Amino acid sequence: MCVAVRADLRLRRLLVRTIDGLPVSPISAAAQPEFSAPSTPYLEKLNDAQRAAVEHGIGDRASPGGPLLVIAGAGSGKTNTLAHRVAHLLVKGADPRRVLLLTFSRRAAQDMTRRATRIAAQALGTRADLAQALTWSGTFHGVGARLLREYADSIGLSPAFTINDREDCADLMNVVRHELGLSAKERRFPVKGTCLAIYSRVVNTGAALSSVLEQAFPWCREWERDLRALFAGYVAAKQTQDVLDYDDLLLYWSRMAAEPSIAADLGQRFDHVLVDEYQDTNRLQSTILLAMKPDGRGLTVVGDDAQSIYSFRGATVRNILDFPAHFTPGAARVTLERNYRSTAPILAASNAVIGLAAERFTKDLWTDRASAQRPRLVTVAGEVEQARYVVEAVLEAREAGMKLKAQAVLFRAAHHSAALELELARRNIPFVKFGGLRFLDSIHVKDVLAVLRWAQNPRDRVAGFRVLQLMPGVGPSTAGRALDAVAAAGALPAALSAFAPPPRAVVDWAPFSALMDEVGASRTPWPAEFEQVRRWYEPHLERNHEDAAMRHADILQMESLAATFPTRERFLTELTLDPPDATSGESGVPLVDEDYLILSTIHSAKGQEWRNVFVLNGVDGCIPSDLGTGSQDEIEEERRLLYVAMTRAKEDLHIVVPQRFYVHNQSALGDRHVWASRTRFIPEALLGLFDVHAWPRVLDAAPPTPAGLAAAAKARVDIAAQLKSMWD
DNA sequence: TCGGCTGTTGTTTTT
DNA sequence: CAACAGCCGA
Repeated sequence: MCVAVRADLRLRRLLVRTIDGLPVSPISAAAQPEFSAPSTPYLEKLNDAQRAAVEHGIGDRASPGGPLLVIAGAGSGKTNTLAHRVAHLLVKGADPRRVLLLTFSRRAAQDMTRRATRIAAQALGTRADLAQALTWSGTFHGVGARLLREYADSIGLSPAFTINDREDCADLMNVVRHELGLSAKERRFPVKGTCLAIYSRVVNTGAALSSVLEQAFPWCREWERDLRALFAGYVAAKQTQDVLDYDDLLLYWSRMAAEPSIAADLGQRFDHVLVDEYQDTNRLQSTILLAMKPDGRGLTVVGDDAQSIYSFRGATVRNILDFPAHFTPGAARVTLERNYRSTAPILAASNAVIGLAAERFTKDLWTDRASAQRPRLVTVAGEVEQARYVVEAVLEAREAGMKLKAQAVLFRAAHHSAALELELARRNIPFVKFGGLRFLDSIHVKDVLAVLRWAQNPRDRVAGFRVLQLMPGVGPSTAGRALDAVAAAGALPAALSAFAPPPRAVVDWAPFSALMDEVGASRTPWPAEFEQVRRWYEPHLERNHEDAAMRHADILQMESLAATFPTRERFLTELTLDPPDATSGESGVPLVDEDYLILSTIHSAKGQEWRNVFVLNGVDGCIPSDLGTGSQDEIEEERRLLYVAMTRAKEDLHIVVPQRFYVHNQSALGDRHVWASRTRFIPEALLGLFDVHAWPRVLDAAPPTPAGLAAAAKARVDIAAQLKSMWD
C-alpha cells in the first residue's frame, strides 16, 4: 500500500509543475528560516508548513505583510492553522477589532474565534476577553449586512431594510412574473425557483445572461428576453420595498467598496482580512476583497482547489488559482500537504479518486497513520438493503465503543436518506440531519416570521401578502388592495384599521389590525412581542393544519430562540442569514448531551470529520448526479464531491453501491427502478484500493457446500441450454 | 372574489 | 411528490 502511495505521489509532483502558471515553489521552512522569539510556545506544535503559514509577514509588530495564499489539503489542520495565525496576530499586537475573518458559516466563525482567542489568551497570560473584541467574524453575507446597515445612509439604502430568504425572493419573483403576464404563455415559463436561480447566477458570476442560460440553463434559452424584463422588474420591486436578497448583500458591498469616497474608509477599517474556504467564493466575492485590499497587504486566503464544490452558486476555482497573480509582487504561497485526519488506506483511495481528475491539482496528501483496514466498497441489492447495511454497521461500531456522534452518513441529495431515515426511526436510533429542508422552509415558521417582518418593514409586500391571506375570506385580490392602501397611507396600523375587509373576513380583521398596531409600534418589548404574534397565529394554525400540534412545538422552539436575540431586527437578520440548519427525526433537535447519528448532504459536511463515514448511493446517476453530467466541468465537480465525502473519514469508510435504485418523478414515465452501476469515479483500476464485497455476505447466510456449488453450476448450464432451445 | 379540485410538469447541492 | 395553471361552484 505504502509503495503505491509513494509512487503516486512522485508522479503527481511532476504533474504539478504545469499548473496554470502558478509559482511552483511553496514556501517551506527551509526557505523561510526566521523563527520567532520564545514567547510563542504554541508555534512549537505546528509542522513546518503550518508554521510558515502562521508566521508569514508577521514581524515583531503586527503591521500587515504581503498577501498570502494557503493551499490546505483535506485534514491538513487548516482550521487550526488559521486560528493560530489569528492568535499570532493578536499576540504580536494586532487590534482584534480591526481583524476581519470571513468563513463559510457562523459556526465556523465561532469555532475559529474560540480557538484563536484561547491560544492568544494563553500566550499573553491575559484575562482580557479577546473573543468579544474579535467581533468582525462571520460569513460574507453576514458581514455584508452589518456593513450595509452602517453605511446605508451614504448609499441611499434604508437602514431598516429587511433581508428576504430564498423562498421569499422566489415569491417576489412570482409576483413580478404574473404582473408581466409571463405565467400565461403558450409554453410554460420557468418556475419561480428557476428564475431566481438564473438571476442569482448572473449576479454572482458577473457573466452575461445569455451565456449563463447557454451554460447552466439550456432549456430556458428561449426565454432570454422575458427573463431580462422579469429581472428588471424584480430589482425595481426590491428597491421600492426596502428589501435585499442574499446576492444584494454582496452586490451592494462590492459597489460600495468600488466607490472611492467610501472605499478608503472601508479598506482602512481592517488591518487584516482572513478568508477561509476560498475555493468556494465567487467572482463577486473576490471583487470585494480586491476592492477592500487592492495591494493585498494584510490579506490571507485559505482553501483547497480539490474541494471546490459550489460552482452552482457561482463559485469559481479560478479565484484561488489566480490569487497570487493579482498582486505585484505576487502573493506568497504555502501548501499544507500532511494529512492528520485519515488512515493511509483511506487517503490512498481518496488520492486515487481525485488523481483521475482532468485538471491536475496542486498537491498530494500524505500521512503516517497506518491501518490494515482498507475503505469498503459494499454492494447491496437496493435502497432498503442499503439502509439496513448502514444501520447494522453503525450499531456494530457502537457496540465496539464508537459513539453515534462519531459516525456520519453522507449523500448527494437530501432525499437520498429517506429510506435510511425510516429504518432509523423503526429501530429507535436518534439522528440529526444536516442539509435539505430547513426549519425556515416550513409553512408555519414562515407565517410567523412574515408577521414580524411585515411589522419591521411595512413596505415588504411579500410578507404582507402572506400574512393577510392567513385570514379566511382574504385572498390574493383583497390582500393586494390592502397592501396598496398601506403603501398609500405610509403607516401600517392606521391603514389597516381604516381598511374595509370583505364580509367573510370582518370577524378576524379587528384582532389582526390590533396586533399589527401593537407590534408595529413596538409597544411590547422584544421577546414578549413574539409571544403576542404566536397567540394570534395559534387559531389559524389549528384551522389550516392537521398536524398543528407538531408545528406548534416548532413555534415554541422558535420562541425560545427569539429570546436569545436582543432585538427583533437582529433576530430576523441572523435567522435569515444563518438559519438553524439541522432537522431531526422525531420532535425537535435532540438534547446536546444525547448521542445521535449524523446524516448530512456532502455539501453540508464540508470542513467536518468523523471516525466512521458512510457514503450512500455510490452509483452513476447519483455521484455523478445524472442531472449534472452535461459538461466536463460538471462531472469534475461531482468527482470532487466524492473526494470531499471520502476525506471526511478518519478510521473507516464505507461506500455503498445499491445495484438497483428508485428514481422519483424524474421523467414522463413517473417513478421507476433503475439498474445502477458503480460510480465512474471508482473504475476497475482503483478497486485494489478498496475492500470490495457484497452484503449480506453469502457466507453469513448459509455456507455453501461443495455439492451445492456443483449443483448450482450445473443449473446455470441447464438453463442456458433451455433458453437456447426456445428458439430452435 | 375565494377556495377547492384536476391535470400537468418539473432538474440537486446553499449563503 | 410538489408546485402550478386553469376551471368551476359558492
